Order: sequence, then structure tokens, then C-alpha cells
Amino acid sequence: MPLVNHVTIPKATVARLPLYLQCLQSMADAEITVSSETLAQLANLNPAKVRKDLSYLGSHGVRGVGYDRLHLCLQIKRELGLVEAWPVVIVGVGNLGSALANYGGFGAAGFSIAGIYDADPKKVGTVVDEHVVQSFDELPADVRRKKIAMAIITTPAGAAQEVADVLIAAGITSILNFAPAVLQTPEGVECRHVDLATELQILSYYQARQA
Amino acid sequence: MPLVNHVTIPKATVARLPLYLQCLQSMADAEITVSSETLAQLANLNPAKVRKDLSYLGSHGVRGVGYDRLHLCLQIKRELGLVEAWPVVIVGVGNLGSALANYGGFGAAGFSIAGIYDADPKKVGTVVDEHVVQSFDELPADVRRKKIAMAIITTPAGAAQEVADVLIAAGITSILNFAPAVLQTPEGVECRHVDLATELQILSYYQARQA
DNA sequence: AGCTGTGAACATATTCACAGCC
DNA sequence: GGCTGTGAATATGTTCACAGCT
Repeated sequence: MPLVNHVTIPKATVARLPLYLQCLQSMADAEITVSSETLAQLANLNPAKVRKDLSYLGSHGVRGVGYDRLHLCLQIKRELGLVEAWPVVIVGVGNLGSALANYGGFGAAGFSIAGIYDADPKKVGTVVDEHVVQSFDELPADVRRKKIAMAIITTPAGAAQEVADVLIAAGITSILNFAPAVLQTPEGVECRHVDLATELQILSYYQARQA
Repeated sequence: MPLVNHVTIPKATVARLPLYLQCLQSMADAEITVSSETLAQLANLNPAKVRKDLSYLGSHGVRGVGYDRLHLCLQIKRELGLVEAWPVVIVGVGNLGSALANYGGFGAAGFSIAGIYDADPKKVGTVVDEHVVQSFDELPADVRRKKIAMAIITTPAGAAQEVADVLIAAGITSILNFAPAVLQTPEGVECRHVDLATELQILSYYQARQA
């Protein structure tokens, strides 16, 4: 077993590791081992893809048996960098921001809410999921002091770029953007975009073609 | 101009068409034409990819000039099947379901909320975004009567598969799943999954590697 | 016998580079 | 001159098929 894994994992595989983790965690505690066949069924993939993906983590399966479920969970978490909870800030306390803050799964997924911010003075001071909403002006100092690297943007589209610029200047290097706007970010800042309209429109394409 | 476009558009391109649409719509009304270079900058892509993607829609650009912005919007909408608003049902009135229902962009994106459903009697009858929450028991009849094809699932993970089975039995063929569970769906049902934990975990991978 | 790990074959997606047209 | 449209080249991702280990 190598001390450090120097294999670069393909993007497509990285994007599936959380899926494997979710499937493994949803299995009954009694299941000690799991085969690529079983995992593939749970994840709606084929077994060869599962094996190839897992092979990038190193050789953790046993031929003739399968993978040790809990050990595999740990390997995936380690590979994803989920060793200790990442503190995350949420910016924008609208419907969506509140909903995400109230989502109870942050801890289990490997994250903790470090702060919730809004620019609207009427929202500052209100409580969302046990967190007192802070003024957006406070954010840069907090991010620097607590060495926070990740942020979730749930502001209206018009404010998203401006918010991102402030976040990046404060040292944030990973952004999950729920605002319906494309963010311009410099090299070294990873940004993912989740958009309801986009998802529905992709479904619409395939829907229109089968109807 | 061909009456019908018989080119099959690659999945990767389909997934970017909504992005182009968003960028084109975010441009100033005064912009009559747009070059692949400009559109690429707005979408964070390179011009060659933009041109190849748009070429699958047919030849709508003018050499030396660019694309007519509004005409291109229409072409993309037509290709995505966004000719008249698709009625969509939302199942699950938790924080996220309410947040999505209150998202004002359904109409502009090409969709309309046809109904909001929950299995909890305490929620049935309450009003969310001007829609009275219906009992989940009513859903199959409504879906059939109104010929609804698309659904959004925002239930807890434990209920998602059961809800999906009912939706599919009622005739739904496109599902956008926000519940943290992998859905098993038959051939002919298109399903997309949006998951907060997954997105954060993917970011975590790259974050851990640059820190 | 059963299941992993992986090279090789295949499929899809991206980028280049330039001909073609306005 | 400038920008599109696209074949060819490259890169990435998926699947097959089987050797190799338990």
C-alpha cells in the first residue's frame, strides 16, 4: 500500500465518488462487503466503471470477495478530502439560502456551517438554523480569521458576481453558486454552478424528443 | 433552412444550451449580434466549442458578423423544446420545496407550476407561492388529466423512491430529484439528480489538493 | 468459482487550424 | 478583415474481456 496516492483521478471519476459514498452509506450495517456489481446497481452504473473508478483509489478490493464497505467509505472520504469538516459560509438568506441552511446533512457530508450572511439590514440578526445572520460586511474578516475556504452563494442573480468578488478577495477558493448567473472567477478558484432552470431545460430537451 | 433538424445533438452540447440561453438573455437589448468569442467569454468557454455547439442547431451565424442574438435565443429554445411552458409538479413541501416554488423564474425558463403536493395532512391546504398544497393522493389523477410530464421531487430521502414510483405510474417521464437518494427508474424515464452534499464534496476534492 | 484490476478497443468530447463567405 | 463552420487531431471517458488472485 502506497503511503500517498500519486495517481491523478479523472474529473468524471471525482464527480462519481460522492455517489459511491452515498450508496455505501445507505446500505445496511450488516453488509460487510460489497461487490462492484452490487454497487453498480445502487448507483445506476455498470460494474466495470465502478471497478475502474475505485482502482484510482488504490487496490482495496479482494478478488473473489468484493470491497470492505466501511474501509471503502473511509478511502473515498480521504480521497475527497473529507477528513475533518470544512467550514462553509452561506451568503444570501432568501428562500433558498434558508432552505440550504436548514438542510441537516452538512455534518454527515463533511461540512459545517461557519456563518450565514446577508447584505439586507432587516435580515441581519434574525436566526436561521440556530445561526444568527451576520452582516455581509463582517464576512471578509470572519473568513480570514477562521481560515474559511468554501462558500455557497444563494443571492439574487444581480448580486452574485459582486459577492463572489468579495469572497475571493477574502480568500475563498471554492464556490458553490446557486444564483442564476455565470460567475467570472480567477485561476485557482474552483466554482460549481447549480441552476434549477438549467436542469429543467435539459430535461425538456429529452422530454420533447420522446413525446 | 431545413424544416426539421435531424442532427442528433451530443449530450455535452445539450447540457450547455441552457447556459448559452442564459448568457444571451443577460446581454443588453442593444446588442443585436454576438460573436462566438463574446459568448464564450460570458459562458467561460472557448470560442471553438461555442461554434461547434451552435453548429448542431444549424447554420445560423453570419461570417464576419456573428449570430443574431434574438434569433439564436429562439433557435436554442426551439431545440430545447421550450415552445410552450411545460407544466411541472413539485412533490414535497419542506424548506427546499417551498424555496423552489417561490423561485420566480419558472415562467421565464419555460415552465409553469401545475401543482404542489405533500403527503402530510398538516401541510395540505396551506398556500405556497399562490398555490394551495394538494394531497399527494390527488397527484396521479391530476397528472393524467392535465397530461403533465415533468416533476420535481423535494421530499426527504426516505420517501423519494416511493414518490418516484407513483409519479412514473401516473405517467411522469422526466424527474428532477433534489432528495439525497439515487432513484431507480425504468427505461424511458429521464431523471436528473441535484445534490448539495455531492457538489460540496466535489469541491472538497479540488480544495484539498490546492491547499 | 468468483470477483477484482487493467490493458486494449471503442465512444464521446474538445480543440486546432483553416477554408469559405460576408 | 473578421468571424463562422467544420474536418482532422487530440484528449478524455467508457466498456470489453480476460488475466490474476483468493
